[in-house]
Amino acid sequence: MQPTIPLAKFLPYQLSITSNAVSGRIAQEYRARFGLSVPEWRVMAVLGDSGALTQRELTKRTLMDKVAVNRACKVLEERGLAARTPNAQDGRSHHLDLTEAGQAMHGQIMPLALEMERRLFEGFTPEELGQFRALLDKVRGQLEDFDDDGIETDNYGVK
Amino acid sequence: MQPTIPLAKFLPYQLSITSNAVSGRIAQEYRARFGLSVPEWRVMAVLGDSGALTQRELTKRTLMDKVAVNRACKVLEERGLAARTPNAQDGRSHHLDLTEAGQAMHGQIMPLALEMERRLFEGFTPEELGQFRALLDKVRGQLEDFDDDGIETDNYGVK
DNA sequence: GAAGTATAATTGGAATTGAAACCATTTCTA
DNA sequence: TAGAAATGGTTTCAATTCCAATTATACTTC
Repeated sequence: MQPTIPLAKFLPYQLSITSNAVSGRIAQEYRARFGLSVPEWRVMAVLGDSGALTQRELTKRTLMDKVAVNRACKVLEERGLAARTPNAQDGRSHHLDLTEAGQAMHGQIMPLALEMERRLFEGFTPEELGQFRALLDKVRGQLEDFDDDGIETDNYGVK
Repeated sequence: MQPTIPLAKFLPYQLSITSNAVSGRIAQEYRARFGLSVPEWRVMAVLGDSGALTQRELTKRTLMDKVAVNRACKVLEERGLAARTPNAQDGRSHHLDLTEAGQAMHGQIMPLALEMERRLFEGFTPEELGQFRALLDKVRGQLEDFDDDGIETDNYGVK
């Protein structure tokens, strides 16, 4: 019988529940205050930061699914927070940018984001913060070269 | 105009994309090898670790929704990996436990889990690992007393 | 011990998500 | 430069997830 590790000690599990708890808490805040979903919020954050972008660029920068980006953009446009203008270089896409109202909301949103980040990590020393960032980066780095030189096991007849 | 932080620097965002990447990779592995979803895997891990439990106890230990637990249990039972026996103390619930087959699979699954954990963190020193655990715990700790003594902002007419 | 309240499990339906198909335009290549 | 392949965006459909209502049993209290 192998050493059977309790779920609570399994690091990917801890990572998952922590992330879910944080995301949930933040999502709740954005929804309550601005009626924005997380994808919508992310798009606004990026647009406010970089100016007009195509959806393609938005998917790249937010690491979200292109469908999610598309839907978020549609909602933002309907709410008058973002607007599309034709892309002269490529007729398939548009440039998306925040409207006046969108910029105004962005001006409210970012301080809230920073404030939440601050409160979330207020017990942390600057060193710990740096470590945390670095460790997250490192995990993502490991994932790159994680691929299927894998462990072979009986697959229990699953196709 | 406030200092508008790029999304990529926002720590909750980094946490989220890292966790999603890790979870996705692991989920893929369990599905491919055992045909198990993450909830199903978690239930098996806990049952294999602690022996028979009610769904109530499972929800507590996995931090999952009770519906998710219920459905995971149903699937495991249908596949003959877990079985329910009546709970003498409480007629509303059952005790769930792994069957022989379930234990056999558990014996395959846990080494895979540990191997993935190992590979995911193989670049890490023991100190870094300890830090990472501690930091995740600390974040969850902060979340407890995060509540609504909050920042007041215009809510843009959202109810 | 009957009535009301609480709790474990389950079910049904609504919202969210993601994969694949699809359309329009652009880029490549012969 | 015509035809083929690729790409940005959108839509559709199926799976998953999440919430609210339901059922059955247990607990409380009068």
